[in-house]
Amino acid sequence: MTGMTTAQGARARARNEVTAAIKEEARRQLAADGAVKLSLRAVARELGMVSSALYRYFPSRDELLTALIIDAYDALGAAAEKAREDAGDAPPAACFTAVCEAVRAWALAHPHEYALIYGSPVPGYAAPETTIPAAARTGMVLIGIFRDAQQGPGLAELPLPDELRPEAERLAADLAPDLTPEVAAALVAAWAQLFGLVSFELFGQFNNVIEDRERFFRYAATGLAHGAGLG
Amino acid sequence: MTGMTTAQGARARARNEVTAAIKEEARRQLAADGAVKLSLRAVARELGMVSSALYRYFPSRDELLTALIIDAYDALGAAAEKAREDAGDAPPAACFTAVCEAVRAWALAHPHEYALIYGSPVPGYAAPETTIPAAARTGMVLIGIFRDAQQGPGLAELPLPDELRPEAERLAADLAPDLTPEVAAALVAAWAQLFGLVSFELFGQFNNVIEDRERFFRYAATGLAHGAGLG
DNA sequence: CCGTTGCAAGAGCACTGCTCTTTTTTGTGT
DNA sequence: ACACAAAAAAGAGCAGTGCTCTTGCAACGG
Repeated sequence: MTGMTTAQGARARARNEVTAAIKEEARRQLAADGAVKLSLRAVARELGMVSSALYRYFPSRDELLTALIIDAYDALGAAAEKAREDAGDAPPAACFTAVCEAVRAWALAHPHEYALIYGSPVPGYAAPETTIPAAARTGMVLIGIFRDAQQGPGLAELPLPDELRPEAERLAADLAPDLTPEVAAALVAAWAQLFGLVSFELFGQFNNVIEDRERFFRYAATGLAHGAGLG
Repeated sequence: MTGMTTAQGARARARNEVTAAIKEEARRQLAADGAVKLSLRAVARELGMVSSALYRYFPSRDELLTALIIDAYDALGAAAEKAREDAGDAPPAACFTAVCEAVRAWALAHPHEYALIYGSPVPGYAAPETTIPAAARTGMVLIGIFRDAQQGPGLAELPLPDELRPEAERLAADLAPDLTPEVAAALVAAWAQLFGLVSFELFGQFNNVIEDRERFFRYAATGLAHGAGLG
């Protein structure tokens, strides 16, 4: 308990470096071949260590995947945040579509990472609590846009069926207390629908259907914004 | 080349029975543990045969999965068609939401089958042409609803940006020549967004966000219908 | 300077998909 | 009825997987 900080620091530094190298190589393999093909043994092989040594750093393949999931959520969140910043104080609808485009662009650039977080979850694998904050980042960006819109004049009246009011109120309270229930509900719906558009494009459902994906997405995102009361 | 039809018939019957049994057991395992855990050896074991014998019926695991994919598309398509029929000549918006609910219900009842067709595709696996007709069934139901709506008075004017007009015209020509480009574009967008809603619920993105999934979905589906010009 | 602790390595288990070879069954044409 | 070719099943085997357990080694700390 005395001066062991440097000692621990030495060990810990090495440990962190190896951990980072493992994650890096794993991400490389993920990007190349997808999550199902990610193999601990292959990662170890590439790093010149034996497979069992890897278990000192990640207790299981799932834990390694979890680390990659968090990174992916963070990367997507960062991309969304950057798009929001770049949009500055443009009209809310423009901010919204800008963030949508950023999400799509990130997904197209990192298809396997996208599939890891928004594709079918691995059965028997429940995303641990640790992923929640990273996963929330993108949603937070959208919430911010609607928060701003609510203050300005750019937000249309939104219908909210009586039967959904309690849920929408709970939702608003949980998500962002300064949003009206109407806005909160519309926001969540738009959020899910946005990822429907991206997933369909990425997972091949638009093959032989949509040619001009770029323009179609812009059109659909605009519709999304409109449906959620923006613009 | 003479009367070998009966001979082939006898062999073929046995063959079909075994093929069906394999698919049945595979579907059982798929429903139980998901696609990644589906194992040829386990299927063979359960059927009391040795694993290599299975390759006489399905040349690879992927081919078996393809068969299950087609079945899943067909089952979902059938569910959608049934919902459409049950809705009869209700207003288009009601028909639309009814089909949406049917899609969601089927997905909730068959999560792994849903994940197989609308989740992340297995990398390196390209859905062969054979899946296309089955995959189109659900889309056809939606197209039918909009076709009907276009004849009645229940279809609102839809905006279509100039830049998307060529694509929308091509889309309408490919998909359903009797739909206007405006309707075709809106339809495809709604289609993708519908599956975004279902996937988010099924893949756990609504955990800790939406409680009352039932009502929220109804609300969102209504919004989808409205956004596509219905009601 | 010696002991604890952290790490690496090796061997091994129970699996997987898939291939190749050998044996058995089976439906039939003569 | 029987011999024969085609189809099916079985077996062995290869290369790979996640994961565990034991053993050796090296570095750090009192």
